[in-house]
Amino acid sequence: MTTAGRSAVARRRLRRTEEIIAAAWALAERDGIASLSLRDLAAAVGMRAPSLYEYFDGKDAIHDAMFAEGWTALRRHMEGRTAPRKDPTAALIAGTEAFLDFCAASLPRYQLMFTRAVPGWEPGESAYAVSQSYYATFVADLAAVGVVDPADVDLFAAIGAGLAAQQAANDPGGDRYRRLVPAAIAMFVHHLQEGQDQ
Amino acid sequence: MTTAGRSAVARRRLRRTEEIIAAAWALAERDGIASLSLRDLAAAVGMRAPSLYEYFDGKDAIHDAMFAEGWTALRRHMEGRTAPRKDPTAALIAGTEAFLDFCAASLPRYQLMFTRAVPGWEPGESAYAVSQSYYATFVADLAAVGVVDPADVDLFAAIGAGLAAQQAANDPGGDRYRRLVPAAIAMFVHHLQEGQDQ
DNA sequence: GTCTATACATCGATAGAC
DNA sequence: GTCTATCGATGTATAGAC
Repeated sequence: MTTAGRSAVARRRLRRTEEIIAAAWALAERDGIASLSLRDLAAAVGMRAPSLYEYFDGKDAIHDAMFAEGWTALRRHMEGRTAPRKDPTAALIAGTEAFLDFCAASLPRYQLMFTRAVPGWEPGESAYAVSQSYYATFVADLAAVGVVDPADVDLFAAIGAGLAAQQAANDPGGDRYRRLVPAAIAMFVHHLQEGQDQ
Repeated sequence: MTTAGRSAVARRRLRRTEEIIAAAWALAERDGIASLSLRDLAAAVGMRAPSLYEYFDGKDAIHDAMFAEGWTALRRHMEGRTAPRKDPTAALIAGTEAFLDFCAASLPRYQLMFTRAVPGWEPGESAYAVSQSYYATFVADLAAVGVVDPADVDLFAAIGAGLAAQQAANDPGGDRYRRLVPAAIAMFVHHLQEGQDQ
């Protein structure tokens, strides 16, 4: 670092950077995550396209920042909603419904985080690390309610991913799949108990 | 129709059209479904880009044709694999494994059919009708093994979609989620039986 | 440090010659 | 039916003013 993190210049730069990402989300909501244009994005914050390169190395870096911000937002959204309750079933239902709500809250954010909707882009190493950090939390939360078998973790993740994908694809804005969560979790918990019997 | 369906001109035109779609799949396998270029596609069949407009109204129409062909291929792939067997569980396992194999056989085809990986494109009316026609078959096959509650149909579809999505995203080419199919189906069938008891 | 101006390659699509 | 020429838009990158 050539400048102190709290200098006026650095603060202004950080504020500009956050402003650019916020404008990028707004444009993604309007035009779709894959239609993000650097010219439009620059115009939205009162600049011309090349000036964005002062803040980001290019479009990929902007997608990386949005991706990392999405996973940070998911962690914040899930905090306090996955704590063990009276029974594991209640905790898993609450967590899964919270996850589906997060996915439904922003289609472009869901597409950026969970699908490969941006052609030619994959999250960079540091952005990917943010998602992996959340996955470690996810695994720990499951272990706290007794889900420790890796196969069960994968199955649970697949159920959540499937409900989110179907909700986004077949009933955006509705609750056709979200309302299946209690039955799906009851089904999953029963499967866990069957395994314990053996 | 200004020409008879079996005229030499019409046959040649149909052959060319099929040749273009086949080349489009080959390019999609190589470059990704979202990176399909009309110039490259035209070159692959010995033409220049504008000539493609003699056979398709544009890039969207080419994606429509690929989408419809994908659903037709899925129907053909599933035929004979979803017939009722000794027990519903065996039929559902066979059908789900066949579905996952179909999805894994071609990543660009999976992305075109089930995700929104092509920016700015949605299947047109007639292409969408092909997918809806398959969905009717899917519902009928489930009814044949005793799955008639729409909520159960949606839950089963979500399980299959989730396994396919996780397999494509986290373990392409492997079987990390495909090998969960027997446990997932046993879990689902047990859920069906629980419902009958009530 | 920050920005404007500009050049470059590639994309989907269209007009019009033949 | 196929082509050349071309358009407008895009992402990337560099030069240079201030």
